[in-house]
Amino acid sequence: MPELPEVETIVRDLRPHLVGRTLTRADLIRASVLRFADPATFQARTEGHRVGSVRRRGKFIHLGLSGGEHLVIHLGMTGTLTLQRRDEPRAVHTHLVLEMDDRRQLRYRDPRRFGRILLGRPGQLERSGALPRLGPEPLSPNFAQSGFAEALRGSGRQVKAVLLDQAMVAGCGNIYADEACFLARVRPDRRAHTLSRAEAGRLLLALPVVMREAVRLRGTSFSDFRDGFGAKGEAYEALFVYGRGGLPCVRCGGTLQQTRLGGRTTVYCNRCQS
DNA sequence: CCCCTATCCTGAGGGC
DNA sequence: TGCCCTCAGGATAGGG
Repeated sequence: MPELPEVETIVRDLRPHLVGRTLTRADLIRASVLRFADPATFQARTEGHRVGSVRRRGKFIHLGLSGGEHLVIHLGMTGTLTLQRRDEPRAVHTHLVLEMDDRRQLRYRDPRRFGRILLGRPGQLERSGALPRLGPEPLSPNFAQSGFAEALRGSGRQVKAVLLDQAMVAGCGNIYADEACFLARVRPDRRAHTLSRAEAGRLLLALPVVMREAVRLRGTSFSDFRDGFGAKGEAYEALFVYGRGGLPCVRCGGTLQQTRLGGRTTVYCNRCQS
């Protein structure tokens, strides 16, 4: 499941290969992945346009096109966006192929189709609700001053629910929510308003730490995630808790607890996390 | 406001 | 070898 570090890895991979290139062909194989636009309009507004920027906001990938519109991609659970040669065989569940003027192709594949593609001007996409309101970016240098810790302490919800709320903090998903809670030594089922200033401060610091480390390792690939070139990331082996329910805690050696919180698998150490 | 559940969807893995 | 079941969970919608 691509979260912030995985999407960031893809964006960094693709950026040098895409910026400055012109899209010569847009082949929308499965039109249903496109939201708020029809295929003909999509083709007309992408073909012949130049890619000016490749950026990430939360878990969204923005390709800034000449003319001012953004091609916005959310990878959902199983989405991949990879650069491939034109002659490479096309994998099943490939929904969009963008061919560039160097004859290479950017291919969007998503077996479970939880992902989506949008096209429009950024302001208009936000106003229409096509793009949700997103909270501060954990990788931003201003994150510590974003007010996240105060907003966290003002919520009556469980800490994990707050971390997964994209309007509270952008880009956090199930894996890094658990990792941040472990690093901050906070139980994910704590009510956020019961957190001390110190605990909220530790979570504020933990989010960028776990995410920067995952970016350094090029993302977590326990199942579907692939980088911009189709390769796996190395972060799964470095995770503290996610996927390790029943195994020993790396800090105290106690058995990690696995439960369900808000419908999500949640792993924590009941000795280290209070 | 918040919680819970269902929905979308495919593939992997377990039990028999 | 095949069939059925469960599970994985990002986002969203609807009910309580």
